[in-house]
Amino acid sequence: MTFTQILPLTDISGVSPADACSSPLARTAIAPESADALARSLKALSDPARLRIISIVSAHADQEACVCDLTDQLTLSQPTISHHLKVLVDAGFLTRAKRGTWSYYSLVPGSLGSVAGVLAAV
Amino acid sequence: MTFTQILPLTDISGVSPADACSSPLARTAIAPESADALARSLKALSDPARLRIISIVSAHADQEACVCDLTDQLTLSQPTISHHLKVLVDAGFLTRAKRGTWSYYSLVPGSLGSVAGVLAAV
DNA sequence: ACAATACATCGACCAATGTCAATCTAAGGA
DNA sequence: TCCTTAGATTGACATTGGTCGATGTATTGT
Repeated sequence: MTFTQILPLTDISGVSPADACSSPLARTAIAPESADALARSLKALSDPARLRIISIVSAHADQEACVCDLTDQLTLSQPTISHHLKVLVDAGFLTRAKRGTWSYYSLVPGSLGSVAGVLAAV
Repeated sequence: MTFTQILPLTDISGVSPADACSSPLARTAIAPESADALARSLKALSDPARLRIISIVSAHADQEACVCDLTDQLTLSQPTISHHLKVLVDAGFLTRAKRGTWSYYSLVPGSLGSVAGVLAAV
């Protein structure tokens, strides 16, 4: 078997060989597209006002809050709060339900936990 | 007992009364300072390049990677990668160790999981 | 001592983001 | 019908953030 080659210990199938300074791999890294998607989700969450909005919503027994709950507790203008709500809806963390004059925002079940899970696995 | 008052069901001790449109609370929301701190951590993570850096580092068997591992895999200039590394070190997700000519970056154990845990509890 | 290499820092630039005042829209109440 | 209220949208503005070229700083090899 003169063609048999002993691979360096740092080689893992499908992973390109590393530089001299590099150490062995235990697994492959996250795919660029996955990193993009996760970054988009995290970006939607990485604002103090938006985190407080999510927290206020999920603090309600029915996981639903109206905008007045938010304007009461956040020291931000109404348009700014409305902007943050839009960001969270677009990112898939909240849903909007209009009933009469009021808008109610609900937490999308599992959306936060999903991001937390993916993050912990990065 | 003419002084006894029946509190509305929406009242929870220490929580200010809600508007007419509001629903009952199950707990209190996150404190503003905690939201600030969590937002800072998440902001450090909410970039595709930085997520990939963390992933590449933790993909190594010893949870350590040199900068050349990163410049190989990320299509970004060396100063840009250096910038992202600084952000992650400042945020407490990575530590730097210089050995000879090379800089090695390691994952701070538990830092990612901690953020994920706090996030899931928001 | 000198050249080369690895990486950090600096300065500049453009894009993205958070904020608010002003305005618009729709739903209720008089 | 008209006024009021709740909340979304628009436009402008200042700030932050990602990127790179140029430069600085150690460290290694000759």
